[in-house]
Amino acid sequence: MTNILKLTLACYTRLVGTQRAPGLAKAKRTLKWQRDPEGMRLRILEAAKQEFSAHGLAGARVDRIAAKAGANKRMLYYHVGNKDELYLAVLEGAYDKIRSEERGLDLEHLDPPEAIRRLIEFTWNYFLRNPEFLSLLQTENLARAKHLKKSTKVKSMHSPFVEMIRTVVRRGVDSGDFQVAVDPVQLYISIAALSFFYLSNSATLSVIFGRDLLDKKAKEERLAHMVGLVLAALTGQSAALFEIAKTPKSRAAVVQAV
Amino acid sequence: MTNILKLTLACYTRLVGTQRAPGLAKAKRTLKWQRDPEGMRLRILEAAKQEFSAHGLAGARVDRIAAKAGANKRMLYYHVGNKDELYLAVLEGAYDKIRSEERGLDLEHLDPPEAIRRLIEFTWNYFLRNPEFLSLLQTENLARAKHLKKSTKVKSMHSPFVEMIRTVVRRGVDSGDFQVAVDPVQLYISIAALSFFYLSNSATLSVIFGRDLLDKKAKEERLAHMVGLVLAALTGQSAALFEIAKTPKSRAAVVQAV
DNA sequence: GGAGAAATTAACCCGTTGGATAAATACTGT
DNA sequence: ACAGTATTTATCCAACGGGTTAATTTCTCC
Repeated sequence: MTNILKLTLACYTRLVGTQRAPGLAKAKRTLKWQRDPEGMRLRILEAAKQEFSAHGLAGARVDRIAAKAGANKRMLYYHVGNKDELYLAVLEGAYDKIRSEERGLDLEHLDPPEAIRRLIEFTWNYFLRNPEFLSLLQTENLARAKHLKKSTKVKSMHSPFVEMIRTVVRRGVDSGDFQVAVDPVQLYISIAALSFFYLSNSATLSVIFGRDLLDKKAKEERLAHMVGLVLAALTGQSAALFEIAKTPKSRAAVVQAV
Repeated sequence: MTNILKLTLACYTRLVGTQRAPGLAKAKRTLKWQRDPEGMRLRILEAAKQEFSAHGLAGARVDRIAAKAGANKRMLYYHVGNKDELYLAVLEGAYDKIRSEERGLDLEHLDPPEAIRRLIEFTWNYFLRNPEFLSLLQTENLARAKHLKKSTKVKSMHSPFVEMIRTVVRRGVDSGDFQVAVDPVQLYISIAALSFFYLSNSATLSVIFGRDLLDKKAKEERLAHMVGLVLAALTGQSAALFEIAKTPKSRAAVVQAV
């Protein structure tokens, strides 16, 4: 079929040095390939991430991963393992990455409402920048977390956000900024939910609503809405808080005449 | 492999009348099978719904669908079509069902806060009662709504909720119950998001948090949290509204000391 | 009661796919 | 320079899986 053709075209072409040690008088013969175990492993995992997020676990094709990685299929098994192990490695990498970025977020020195805003913005932007993460989570949940349960590594990678939220909420209640001491786990899930669902389901929602939920304006409106909703709930200053949406444009969209 | 065995075991056994027209003097020979085109079609679609929601599009197996339906594989193609057409039929059926139930929800005669609460409770309970719907949406979104885009049927099935919300919000602002005239599409998406994400991602979240998010208590807390969050945002009565959570138990959980 | 259509069964086809085996090539230390 | 090991390529294959073909059985209408 045309499959072989596609694979060849999509194939990452590894450039191999044509001459080795060009300084030598006797020109060495052309190398057919080079060793690069670390690079190979990284390229395999990156290709696998793309493949699994684009097609899910069952839909992913081992041959395509190999082709995208510019490798021979045998290399996947040599460097990582079989399809399932490859998938789990990708999943663990994805969690590792987000946890690491989460830890970089410093909310301590911000006043509570601003801290919550930052939290929402980070979540939103991270999901926007890493759509494969959303897909991988969806895939894993369709599998009822069968693979994740086997990963002691992921189980030990706790998100720092729950504790961050707990602290911020406590501070907010103390300072009088917040009216209610919400459960940090619930709030964490809700903040994730507002962004996650919008983005992960944007394809079907766009069809249903007959408009593109991912264009610039729509995304601005969404972010403003989410920030307004959560902060209004916490502070009780609904009208005022929906107003502080960053841009006049998005503010107008959120606080529109109904 | 053991596959054949599994299929046989899982197979829906269609009971066939052993005797036809038992009143006749001459006992007719035993029927090997009976005709039942409508029933067959329904059983096929039901089996397909289970299979697609359990395994996704690529992971679904045509043979398993046939076995579950108590049918021959050939029947799928005879009554519905190939795998893709089968999948689309299931998807359309799922949308048809939720739209129909949505239309049954009457919010006109309720005061605005109560109407919003009902809306959230309906969404939450519908997702709880129809987990396959969540899975199907996830699957379709992983496919970037490729199939849904081809369905004129679904495109024309608008949810009545957006207009319901628009009316309710308008009434709420007029009556002074609500402080802010939120975009009904955004609110619709947010309400769906809060339930959808929690349930569709409960598997991975349960692993991450190390506890079962689907047990009775957790579900009560979640519902109370969602209602509190949305109503607090709309009314600005944060503390008061988080308090009106139905049960004392769940209320205590939501408005807990941090 | 029987002919023709509708519904169902049974068996087969063939490209795909995950995985395995074996051979070749590139490095590394001595 | 060369032996030994690590890395990569080149083939192969048995099972699977969607889809098809052809034969069988039931039902309906005259």
